This record gives sequence, C-alpha cells and structure tokens, in this order.
Amino acid sequence: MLRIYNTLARDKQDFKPIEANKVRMYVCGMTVYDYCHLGHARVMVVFDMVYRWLKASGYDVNYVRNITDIDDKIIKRAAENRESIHTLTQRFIDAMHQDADALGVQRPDHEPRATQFVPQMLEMIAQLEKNGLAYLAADGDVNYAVRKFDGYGKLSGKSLEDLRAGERVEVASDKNDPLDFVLWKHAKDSEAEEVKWDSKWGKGRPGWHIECSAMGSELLGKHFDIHGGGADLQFPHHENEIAQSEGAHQCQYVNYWMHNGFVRVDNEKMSKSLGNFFTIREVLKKYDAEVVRFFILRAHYRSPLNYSDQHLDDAKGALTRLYTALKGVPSPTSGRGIEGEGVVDWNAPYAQRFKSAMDDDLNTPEAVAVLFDLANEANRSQSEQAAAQLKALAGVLGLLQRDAQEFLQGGSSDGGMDDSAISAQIEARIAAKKAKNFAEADRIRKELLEAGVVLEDTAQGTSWRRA
RNA sequence: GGUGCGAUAGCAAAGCGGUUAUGCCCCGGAUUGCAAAUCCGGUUAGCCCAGUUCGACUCUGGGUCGCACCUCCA
Repeated sequence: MLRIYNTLARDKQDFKPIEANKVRMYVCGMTVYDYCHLGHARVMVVFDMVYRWLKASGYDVNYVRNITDIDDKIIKRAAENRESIHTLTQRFIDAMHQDADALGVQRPDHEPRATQFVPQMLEMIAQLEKNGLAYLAADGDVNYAVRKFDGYGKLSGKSLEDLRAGERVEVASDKNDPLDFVLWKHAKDSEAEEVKWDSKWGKGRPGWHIECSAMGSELLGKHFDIHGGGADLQFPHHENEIAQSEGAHQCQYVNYWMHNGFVRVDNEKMSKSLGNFFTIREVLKKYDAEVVRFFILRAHYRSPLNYSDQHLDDAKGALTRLYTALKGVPSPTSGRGIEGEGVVDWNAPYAQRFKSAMDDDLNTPEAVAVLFDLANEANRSQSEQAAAQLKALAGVLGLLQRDAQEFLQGGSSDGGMDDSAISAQIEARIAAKKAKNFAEADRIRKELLEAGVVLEDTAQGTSWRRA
C-alpha cells in the first residue's frame, strides 16, 4: 500500500483515494515570464514520477498542472519587452514544454491557463462574498477576510498571532486585517486592456491564489486527492487556497498535500530573488537531460538537493553504469502503453523491493539502489532477463529507455570527434593489434581518450563510449 | 522573534533497535597484450551530551550547527 507524507498531517499516511482506483491530482506549475530553472525542473520531474507511479500502481489518474499567465511580473516583463502578455506567455509556455519534454516529463492531463478560467474565479469570489469571507475594500480590491475562516493556518502550522508577530512588510492600507489577501485586483488606468476583465466589482484581474482554487475545483471537483508544489508554496499560497476553496464550498478541499524540497546552490535555495539560479536549458547544454532527471530522482523528493557540476558528473557516472549493464538489450517496442508497462513482473524479488521503496513515500533513492543491484545481477549472470527487468523497472521512473549505445556514445555535437572518425581510428587500431604493434594500438587508444573517447575491447570486438 | 525541517563514511544519498544500503572515489585480486568495462574482496560512517534498552546511527530529552517559511518564489 502506498504511503504518502501529508504536509497537513506532518506524517506519512496510507493513501486512500476518494473514488476507488481513481486519483485526482493538482500541482502548482509555472508563472510564465521567463525560462524555467532547475527548481522548476525538480517540481516537474518529481510530480511526473508521482504521476507515473500512481499509474503503474493501477490508478486512473487525472493530473492537472496549471500555468499562471496573468500576474504582476508578467505584466511588467511584457511592458519592458513592448510585447503583449499573450505573446510573452506563449513563448515561455513553448519553452517550458521543450524543457519538460527533454527531461522526460509526461504532459499532465490538463494544463489550464489562468486567463481561461476568469469566469470560474469570479464565481468563486462571489460565493466567498456571499459566505461573508470576502469584502470589497476602499481601493477597489476584493480581499479575503482571513479572520473569518476558522481553519486558517492548519496547513502551515501557523497561528494568526504568530504570523502577525512576524510581519515584515508595510501593510497595504485598505485591508481590514494585514493578513488578508487579494482575490480581485482592481484595474489601473495605466494597464493595458489585455489585463482587464469585467466584474461586478469593476474592471480588474484575479489574485494569484484564486487561480488554483478555481481551476482545481473546475477540473477535479471541490474535493480531490492530491495537491502538490514546491515547499515554498506551503505558505501562504496553499494555505490561502484552502481558505478559498473550503470557504466557498464548505467541504474539505484536498486530502493529501505534498511538497517537494528545494534545489540549492552552495547550500542556499535556488531562487529568482537570490539570482543564483541555472535555467534548465543552460544546464542541458552541458549535461544530458536524462542525467539531470536521474540526478533529481536519486534524492528523495522532500530532501534538499544541492546542485553542482561535481554532483552532475557523479550522476552521469552512475547512470553510465546502469546503461552499460543494458548494452545489447533492445529498446522496448514503441507504440503501446506507458514505457515499461506490461513488462514488469511485480512478483519478482527485485520488483517487489522496488515497489515497497516507491510505496514508502516515493522513496526513489531506495528504488534506484534496487536498479543498481539489478545491474550487478545482469552483469554477473549475463542474463538478458535481468537486463530487461532493469530496463522495465527504470522505465517506471522514466529512466533508461534509450538505446544504451545511443546514450553511451551520445554528445558528439560539442566539438568531439565524429562517429566515422572514431570508427576509422578503431579500424586502424585493430590492424595494429593484429600486427602485434601494441605501441601503435596504445597510441591510437590514447589519442582517442584525449578526445574523450574510451575504448573497450570485448570478445565481440572493440566498442567505445564517450567519457 | 515565531514556526517547521535536517545533521550518516572523501563526495552524494537511503533503510533499519541487533544482521552488506546504493553510486562515485580509493586499495587488493580475477580478467586483459596493456587498458577499459565487468566480477570478487576490502578501507572510510552516523554533530555533541545525557537517558531508555541485554543492545541505538535508528527511540526520548537537552545542546550545537545548517536550511527554509513568516514578502514574490517550484
């Protein structure tokens, strides 16, 4: 049975779906005004892994990951670029998809954009107003009256008193309570028509938190199973979502809240405000996308993950070991089902270990350790079956699905020797070896090594890979 | 200041009240013309102080340090 660490309970709990065999899951996605960085990569990969594991466990999953395409930063960036917000957001949505695809992230079932759900948001705000939880402030904004909602703070474990004590910012004057947050922002004259929607409170645009509440309930219902996102969204974003959804619908919003840990650089959170971030595409210039995915899944999703070249190099070496064990195993026949689906015999010992690791709060480091044990088994026994099992299990994590040779020999584009030049050198070396001219053979091997090519002589002949 | 999380070998990273985590690195052996890859074996752990226990890296208490949230952030 799957157990999930539920932020709401601060503990691991048995996962029981609301509807038998079905899981409804929502994850907070990106605000699209810039390229995704490694922190975004982690959310996408982590919840992709959760999505895959739920499906592999036999659930029919409805996975929603939203796109925030209206927001202060988007408006600002569009103005700086002198382009429409639509042009700007579309460009970065496309870029996000490219990055996600590269990392082997499956598309969610729905990727709703905030701008397409404004009517639902307005409806929800009206309901909150009706329930006495929202009010129109003097400045024209509609705010949420935090004090009126009983359970405020239950997710983040904060009390209103604690929050007040820690206030660091000058309070916006027109709020009844400093902790109240905006549901509807009134339009300013200076703003483009593109960012204004009509409402009964006047022209304006939605606040950030209401997006997720409205899109979540529209696509998944008022009460759904899993809601995920980065740990930094726990407060205030997710706390506010609960206040909105439960305040409007008068029922439980989400059963399991999952939060992934941060990516760090030099032990500090990678973030836009600190400016210490690396974009996905930047990293992919230097490292294979699967190495990056493996690097992420090798750590537990709730633990901090330090980024450095050394760690990526290490991940690359480890992944190389797995692929080496797979040499000669054909790629899965394409065309049907999920990668690895139908191939895994879950009663086999390694598969059982893998499953219990994954069922224990998605313990991918443990699951990956099983992969290495299986690689050892495959190498030792030279069993094609073991290798096939390795590939199938790894497939559940979205790993090891490429042809081993392609992975091991890939990366020629960045200035290395091309494949035909390598083949020519290998032929020359074989000739030298036949003539017992080992000095020449070793010279060629050394030359290739300096070009980043490692040779391996086997009974079947000489193979090579890139270091 | 409030709240929460963490501290495991050279690096990274898990489980577990007693029995090999795992990967990279390092050392020895097998294999190889020599290598590489692979296999076999080995070295290097559990922040500090108390307590519980026959026995603690694992449980409890205290301390120290680190990180995060309390402001937009995945």
